[in-house]
Order: sequence, then C-alpha cells, then structure tokens
Amino acid sequence: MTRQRQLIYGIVTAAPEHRTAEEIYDLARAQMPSLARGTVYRNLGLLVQEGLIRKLEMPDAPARYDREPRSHPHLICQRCGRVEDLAASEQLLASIRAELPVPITGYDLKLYHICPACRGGGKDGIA
Amino acid sequence: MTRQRQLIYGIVTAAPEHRTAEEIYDLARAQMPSLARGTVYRNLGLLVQEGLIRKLEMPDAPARYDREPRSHPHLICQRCGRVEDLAASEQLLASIRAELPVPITGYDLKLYHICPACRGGGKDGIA
DNA sequence: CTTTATGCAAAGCGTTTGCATACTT
DNA sequence: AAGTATGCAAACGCTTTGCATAAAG
Repeated sequence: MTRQRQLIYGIVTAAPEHRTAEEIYDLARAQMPSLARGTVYRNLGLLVQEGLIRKLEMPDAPARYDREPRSHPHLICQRCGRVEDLAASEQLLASIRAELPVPITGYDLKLYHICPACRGGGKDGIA
Repeated sequence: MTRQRQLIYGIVTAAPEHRTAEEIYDLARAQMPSLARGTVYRNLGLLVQEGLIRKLEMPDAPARYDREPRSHPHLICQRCGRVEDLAASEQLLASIRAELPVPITGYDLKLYHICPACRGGGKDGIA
C-alpha cells in the first residue's frame, strides 16, 4: 500500500462519481505532481482485482471506476454519457435468476436513456 | 449497398455466433480477398447505426457483433469469453422498468458465469 | 455525372509494459 | 537486504481516418 495507491483509492471512493482513469490521474496529480499515468492504471487494475472498486466499461469511451464493487445497475445517458448508480434490487436479481438454470457470478446491467439535462430545452451535456 | 456491405451483413446474420471484427474480416476475405479491414469496421459501424445488427462491447476484449439488434441478455463465460444469447424476457423487462421512474431506450445485460466446458474436468476454453 | 464507398496505410486513443530507480517492510 | 511499486517512455491492440481511386445510383 503505497502513498500513490492510497491517493488513487481515496479519489475513487471519496465521491459517487464514476471517473475515468484520466480524470483520476488529473485529480491525483493535483496532490502528487510526480505521479505517472501508468501507476494510475496499474493501481486501478489492482484495486479492481482485489475487489475494492469496480471497473465500468463504457461503450465507445474510456472505462470508468465505481467505488461500489458489488453488481448493481447503472443508468447511462446516451447523449452525454453521465452514469448514475441504481440500487441493487432483490426483485431484479430474482428475475434475472429466474431466467437462468445456471448460477451467475456477477452481472453488468446498463440501462440507457436520455437524461433530463440532455432532453431539456437545449442546454445539453458533454456530447 | 455495396457487395462488401452485403457480404459483411451476411456473415453476421448467417449464424448466431457473436464474432469479432477480425473474425468477420477473415471470413469475408475468404470470399473477397481484396476486402480491407477498414471497410469491415466502417460497414459494421453503419449496420449498427441502421439498427440492423448490434455491437457487443466485451470486457478487455474486442467487440463482438450480434445479428439480433434488439436488447436481450447475454450469458458470458468469464474464462473463455463465450457468449450465449438469452431470450428477451417480459418478466425481466418488467422488473427493470419497475426499478425506474424514467423510460429506457434500451439496455445491455451481461450475466457472467463459468461455462460447463471451462468448469469441467480440465478440457477448457480459449483463455 | 454526382455521390458514396473502397483499399491502403498511417494515425489515434486508451491502456499496458520493460526497465532502471526508489520506496516499502 | 529482499521484494515490490514507481516514473518514464516506448509499445500494444483495436479501431478510426485521410486520401486517391473505384464503384454505385
């Protein structure tokens, strides 16, 4: 557990945001300018392996990191890419299990929509 | 609608397999050796946009293409990466909708497990 | 004849890695 | 001191793109 590892872990877990490696790198460098990009990727990978955080692969965009490692649904805006956590639901899990004869080790459920900001009067999102 | 586009579309829709762009490229070249890799990517992208096929982003692996463009769950082996289609279930969709106040434009549900071949006696999968 | 797609090769982007140095234990 | 992680920079894998040529409508 090096200082850089703690810093990176702290940034991911501090907020409910789902940041990209690059965003984490920028935030981390504000506190430790010597930090290397490779170190960020290496540590994010390790933290994921250890089950401390979760990696979210995003369609046609860099991966994002979630401080909640347990499987739970995500609501994603198709236009701006904003990611929102949804509570893991027993109801939903039961329905998923009902579909399957086999035991599941985990799931990844992405729900797509257009967020209010993007749908709204013209003021829009990142993309 | 060029010959190459038809060829590519044909390969994706001919079988229930979920092939990568590279696999599609190889199969296509067997019939049209002059075909360029870029053309495959361009056409797959167009076919996806037109809603004729679906792109499946895979974790830490190249994307795969599904001949069924409508949202439906996929069962993925964590070890060998094999992808299996599951029927879209009304039950499941209802549960998903029940979680949300907002309307969904589509979803992507990946269920992870270890397939029989990989779990089995030693005979294993691709990776 | 105008528009759109192709083949080719180079570039792009997110991510990974080899290596010598520096930290952790 | 032994082991592991770091910083740096180069390499990687998948995918995209610019451009001149060729095909489609």
